[in-house]
Amino acid sequence: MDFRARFAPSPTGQVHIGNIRTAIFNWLEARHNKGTFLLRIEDTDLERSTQDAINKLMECMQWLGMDYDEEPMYQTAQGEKHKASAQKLLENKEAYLLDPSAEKSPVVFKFPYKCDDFKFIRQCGAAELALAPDSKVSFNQTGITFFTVTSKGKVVDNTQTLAGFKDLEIVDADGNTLYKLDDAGYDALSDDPAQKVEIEHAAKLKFQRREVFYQDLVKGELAKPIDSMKDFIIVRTDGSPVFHLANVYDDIEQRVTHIVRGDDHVENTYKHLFLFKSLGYPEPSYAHLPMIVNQQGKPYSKRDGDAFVGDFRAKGFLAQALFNYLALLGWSPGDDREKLNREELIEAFSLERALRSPAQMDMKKLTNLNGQYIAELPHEEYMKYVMDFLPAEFAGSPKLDAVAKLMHSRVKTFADVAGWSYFFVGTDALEYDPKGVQKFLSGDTFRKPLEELSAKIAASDGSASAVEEAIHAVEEANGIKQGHLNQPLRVAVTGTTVGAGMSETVEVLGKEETCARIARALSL
RNA sequence: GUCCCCAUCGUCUAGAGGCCUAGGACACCAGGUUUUCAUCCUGGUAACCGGGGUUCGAAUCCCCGUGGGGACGCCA
Repeated sequence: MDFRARFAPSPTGQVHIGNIRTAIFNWLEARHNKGTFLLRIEDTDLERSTQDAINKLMECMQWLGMDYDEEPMYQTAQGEKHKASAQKLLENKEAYLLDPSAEKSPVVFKFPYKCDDFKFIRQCGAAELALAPDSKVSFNQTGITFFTVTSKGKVVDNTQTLAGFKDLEIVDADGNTLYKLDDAGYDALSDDPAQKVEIEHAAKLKFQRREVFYQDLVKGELAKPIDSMKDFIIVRTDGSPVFHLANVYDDIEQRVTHIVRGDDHVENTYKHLFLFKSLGYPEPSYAHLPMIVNQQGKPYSKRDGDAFVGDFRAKGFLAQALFNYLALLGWSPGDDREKLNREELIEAFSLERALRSPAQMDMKKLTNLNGQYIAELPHEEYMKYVMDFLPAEFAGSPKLDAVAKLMHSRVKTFADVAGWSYFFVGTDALEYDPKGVQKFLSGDTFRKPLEELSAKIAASDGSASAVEEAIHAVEEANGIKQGHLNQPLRVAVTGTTVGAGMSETVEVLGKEETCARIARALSL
């Protein structure tokens, strides 16, 4: 079967982790099924959609290697078609005007009262609804309004679609039938919201309950009774199409067969199923992904300042690492593999294995995975990233290549590269970690050994092995425990307490520079 | 308020009634390798939300409770 999936973001802000995870699952599912992956920009919210957001979105897609197969569709370009389809629904009496007397009125989609033969509708048997005592019920084709009492005794009004109340019977407190509705009676009802049938002194609603149901690819069977649903607006007063109409219409036009989207859309699905039917197309398969929550356990929202995809790039994460990590949020291949490349992910992916519960983002695990990916980067490629993150003034340094090699195994994110500057700055510009100085250079304990060491290094060829030998010799001559001269030397030479192998560090730095730094450190 | 969904170590997860003394990964702790740090290796701490059922047997199936989340727009 032809498999077509789509990612349909609204460009109203930066793409965050939750959005892009949805895109990844769509992409993976499409590629796994050798199907088609489409992009649609849902920019109908003119107030908030921006070109900048669209650009950023495209950048993210490209960065993460998610290619799409056809020209992206821009929803605003579809406006006329959306309006035409709404007009057709109006003509077919499948929609009505909210305010027919006004010059301009929103168009409302009317859930069909006669829907028993729909694939996604099933009967739930007789149902009853207790009303507020002696209250009024008003209805016509545009809906039914009635009053109920909450558990706290408060009277509230409810307006629902009439389609939810098949074979409606209104009875009074004594059980007498006040009104009975059948199919013919329904046809006689007005679809002008101002002309409603009103029944007084009602006590109870009796009806046949029906529900919408469908098989969600990740959540299993989902259902909702129609009597809890309301007709909904599909065209605004200003004539612009609303999300529901635009979304469904475009899915039809793009011939989408599988809709994979966020959890927050499950309720919309019950509406969209009817829209597909009314527009004359078979319903697609649906899969609803649970949310991704932040460190506080709250779902990422558009207002969330953190977790923008572009920020991860700027923080030195590799696209393949983020892609891998995100694919594993709410999905697993079923075996113990965690580090999977693109091909392996495509091969192993299936929506059936997607989890139903929300997942929390763990930066530490992402960082670790990123480090693994960096570790196996070939040197040339690794250097490209290094250059992107290295302060510009050090870019031309002859030491750069040696420094980068030396530090490769310890880079977790390329942001770490900024911490290499002690290799490049001049002796006088070196900054010292006060704690390290306090611990290793205060007092005279290491003064003499460091002076001796400096002399030995100056006299040597400056190679790592020579430096190592020198350190050894000085330690022995001064009764210092083996290895204990390393940290004082490190602080003196690098200003920090952590770094790469000491003798290699000196070799890369050069013996003249090393000696100059020791001299300066001892004069502090 | 109404409706809906979810629930295994701190976190991501494995688990389709007996392979579970609940496995893996991150993080954490300890030890080893490394003259330091990192890498790497070894080991360890740590979970089935609670209560009832069903069953010879439940993390797994059912019910109730609790907790968390979502949806109820002329936003998408």
